[in-house]
Amino acid sequence: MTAPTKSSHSGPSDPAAASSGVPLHAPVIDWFADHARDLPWRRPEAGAWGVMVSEFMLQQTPVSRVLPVYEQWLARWPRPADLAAEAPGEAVRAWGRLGYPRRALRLHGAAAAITERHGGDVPSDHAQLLALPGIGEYTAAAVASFAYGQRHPVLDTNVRRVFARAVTGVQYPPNATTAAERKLARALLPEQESRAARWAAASMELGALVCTAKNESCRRCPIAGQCAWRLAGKPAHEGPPRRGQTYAGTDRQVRGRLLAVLREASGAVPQSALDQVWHEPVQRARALDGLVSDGLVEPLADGLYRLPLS
DNA sequence: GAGCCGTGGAT
DNA sequence: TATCCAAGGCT
Repeated sequence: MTAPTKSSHSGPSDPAAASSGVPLHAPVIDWFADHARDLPWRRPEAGAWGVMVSEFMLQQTPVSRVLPVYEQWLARWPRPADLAAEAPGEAVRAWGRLGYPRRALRLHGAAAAITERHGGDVPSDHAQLLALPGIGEYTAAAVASFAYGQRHPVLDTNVRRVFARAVTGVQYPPNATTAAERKLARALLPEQESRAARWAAASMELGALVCTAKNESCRRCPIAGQCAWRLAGKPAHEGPPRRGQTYAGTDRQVRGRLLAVLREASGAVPQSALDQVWHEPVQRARALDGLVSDGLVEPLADGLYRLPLS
């Protein structure tokens, strides 16, 4: 620590300074300097495209499962235009078992839009990022921050949990992001751009490695001493139960099985092959229809199906 | 805004 | 074994 700056930007009405006069970002950024994981999309050579690909893949999917697919993806499609030149079905196939395969379709669509509208370069403008398919509030801020060093509130599930505990004093954040959370995130953002970008990555990493959903490790937390939830005795979550998603027997499971068959086939697949994956014909047909309407499957003549060529 | 959309590891 | 949950987005 060489900067004894007094953070004169924290006024009395600043929620960031409401519970404690000490800003959170300094200890968290220092902690990050020592404990950040060496992830491929954090290396300089990843570039904005690497960052963007990783963000798509990491939407609801753990780092450990993303790593191998990310490497293959970047080796095969090192630039957006390389992916855009392929059939969307190839993106779906290369997505493998990461889950939520519509993300592969959207990433392909985003690569096409980047190639057409932005000369093949991932845009650095937040609004232009937000306009791309598959990029919402979180991902736009993440790409702008991680790839271009810009100052944006980056509110993912990790950061929301860290804020809920450290500042608000509750175990878990609400199910959906609220205006209050956005306001808080903006208030906590360091003024300096490079510092804000560092804070975004650091607060996210803290939630991923230390302030985890279960079995949090306050012993290793750089802000444990100022954590409102911990200081309150770590009260258990109140309110509606956090939505638990069932899976067995759902359309999602059927869709997954159907798409797995198509992914592993080299070309078109007959209806009869798809009929093997699920016994109940109504649900099976509904799932297949859903895949087709989502653009993940292309129906051909004679009851054949394949991954989309266009 | 609630519901939907995959998959597999950890507990 | 059943449940939880992992860097969300879209309708």
